[in-house]
Amino acid sequence: MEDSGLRCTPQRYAVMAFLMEHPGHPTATEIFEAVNRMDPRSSRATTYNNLRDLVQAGLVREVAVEGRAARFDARGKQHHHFICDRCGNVEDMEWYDIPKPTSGTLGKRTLRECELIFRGLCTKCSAQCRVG
Amino acid sequence: MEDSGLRCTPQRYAVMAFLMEHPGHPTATEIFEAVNRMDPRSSRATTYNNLRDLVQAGLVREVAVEGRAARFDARGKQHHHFICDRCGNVEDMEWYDIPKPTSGTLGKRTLRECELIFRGLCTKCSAQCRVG
DNA sequence: ATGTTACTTTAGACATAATCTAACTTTCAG
DNA sequence: CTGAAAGTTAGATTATGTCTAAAGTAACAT
Repeated sequence: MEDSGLRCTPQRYAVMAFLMEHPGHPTATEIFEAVNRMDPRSSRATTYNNLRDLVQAGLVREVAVEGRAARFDARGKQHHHFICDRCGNVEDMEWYDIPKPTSGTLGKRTLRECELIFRGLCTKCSAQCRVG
Repeated sequence: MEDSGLRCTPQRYAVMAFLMEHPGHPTATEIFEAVNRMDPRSSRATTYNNLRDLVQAGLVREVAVEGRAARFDARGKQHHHFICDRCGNVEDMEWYDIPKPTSGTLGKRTLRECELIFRGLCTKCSAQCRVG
């Protein structure tokens, strides 16, 4: 499972397990608190360290959201992201292929991945705006 | 120019002017420091306030970058973004149309915009990696 | 021009997010 | 087992961004 050069410690396992069980893109703080509601305990620094390591190992993806704390998800199926302008929630969107840039546009850059981000109002906020 | 309900104050003008003259996606701190190297002076709070207002008015775009401070650009031509994994720099990429999601995928969400983000190594970091 | 008023600016305190430090503990290959 | 590299910890520190309350000013009507 974690044959990416990372040792399998209880704390690291807990972070990974939590992300796999909760597809809702939690923040680092939410992960830290959730993991610490049960054994094994984990300090804040460790939670951040492990998130960084898991992201580097390619097992977890970090999603930066404007004006808010970063969010994380376990890299399961490939997917795009929908970010709500109002509540900041991040939702998975079904994957579909995107045309890559031409090599002329790319120049001497090395392309690793292409990510599509949709913005607008999520289902809940959409409904509230119509009523409010 | 700023007929978006925003008053044209010297401080606000300075922020907008700086962004138009510097297409390199500066951070809020960089903007704050640059603006304050010359008149008119502007406090940190004002710089943040104005960035927020300009983003809300649609004149400036904010780009969240994983693990780093947010970056800003004046909304000129439509463009995509390339974010360097190593140095975090944000570069503009030539615009091209992206297929929108199907209404089934979208559900009851309200779509405002679609943003494409490329990740990898910028020209400079690409060269360094080959050498180092 | 002048007055009015809502919008802006300001300094500095406050809040939040994330990293660093240095001592201690654990994992795991051999 | 055992040792060394990797991981963990609490708490301080840095970085980033927001809030407050008082003072200032742009824009508009007169």
